[in-house]
Amino acid sequence: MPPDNDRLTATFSALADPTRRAILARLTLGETAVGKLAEPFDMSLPAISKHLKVLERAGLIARGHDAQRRPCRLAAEPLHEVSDWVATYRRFWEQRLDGLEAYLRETQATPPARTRKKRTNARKSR
Amino acid sequence: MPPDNDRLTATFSALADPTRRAILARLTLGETAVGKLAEPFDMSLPAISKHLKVLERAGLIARGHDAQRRPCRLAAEPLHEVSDWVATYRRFWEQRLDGLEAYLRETQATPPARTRKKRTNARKSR
DNA sequence: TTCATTATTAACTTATTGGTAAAATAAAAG
DNA sequence: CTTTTATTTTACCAATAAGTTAATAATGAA
Repeated sequence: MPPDNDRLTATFSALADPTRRAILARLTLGETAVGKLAEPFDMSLPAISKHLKVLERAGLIARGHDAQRRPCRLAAEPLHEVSDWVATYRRFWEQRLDGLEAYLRETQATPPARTRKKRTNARKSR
Repeated sequence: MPPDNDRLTATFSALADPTRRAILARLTLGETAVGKLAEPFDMSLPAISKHLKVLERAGLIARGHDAQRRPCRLAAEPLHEVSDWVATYRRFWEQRLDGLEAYLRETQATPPARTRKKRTNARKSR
């Protein structure tokens, strides 16, 4: 059972938003309070608070307590899982398309239709 | 300009679904027609068709033509970008929590409150 | 031409997401 | 106690996502 499907889903979902990725990037500079995290964004505090909740539920951040502040810090373990998952595809992007297969792929992303027939119906415009 | 924000967003969104990840996994075995791809899933053809469109728009698959079949194949380049993105966080999960900082983190996920004050209000249960 | 196969599009439903403004809560400070 | 600061919760809305069934399209075969 690799990483756990639901965990991966939660992680990818959390990462599928530029605001949340920017928050993670910011947290690489160190623990940061919500207000500070919010500053760079043209967005209300509650919106940021929601994003933080998503990140927290994905295990990508953890939060502390400091008076009325709730400092966030990066929790990178789920990214480790992403790294492992994506690594299983490495050979598919490293594979420097070479040989006949590469030739075929490059010259005919769509093969020129083996035995292409007449095409009786004109295609409707879309 | 790292990878491109929108591209990363599209990629992570596409990956944030277990059906789509399973489709990608299947495609590591080779080019496959839509019907074949659909078989393992308890889901209608149109649903799979939609998933494929999401993957295609994210650049994670490419499609050919073979008679009435539309064979799909893996296109891993966006995963390369994911790999690069996630690699920038590697030190945060490799950082084998050691020394005082690690001690603090492990024994007190929440620091015992520097100058913790009385705590006048009992916290409501949730 | 007609039929069978393969896949997509259309129309619709329901759930989730991302945002808002306003109210509530928590803790510190006056 | 009252006020200020920091953050979350609630209630709401619009847009998107994921699924369905029914209809349409494209191709090959009879």
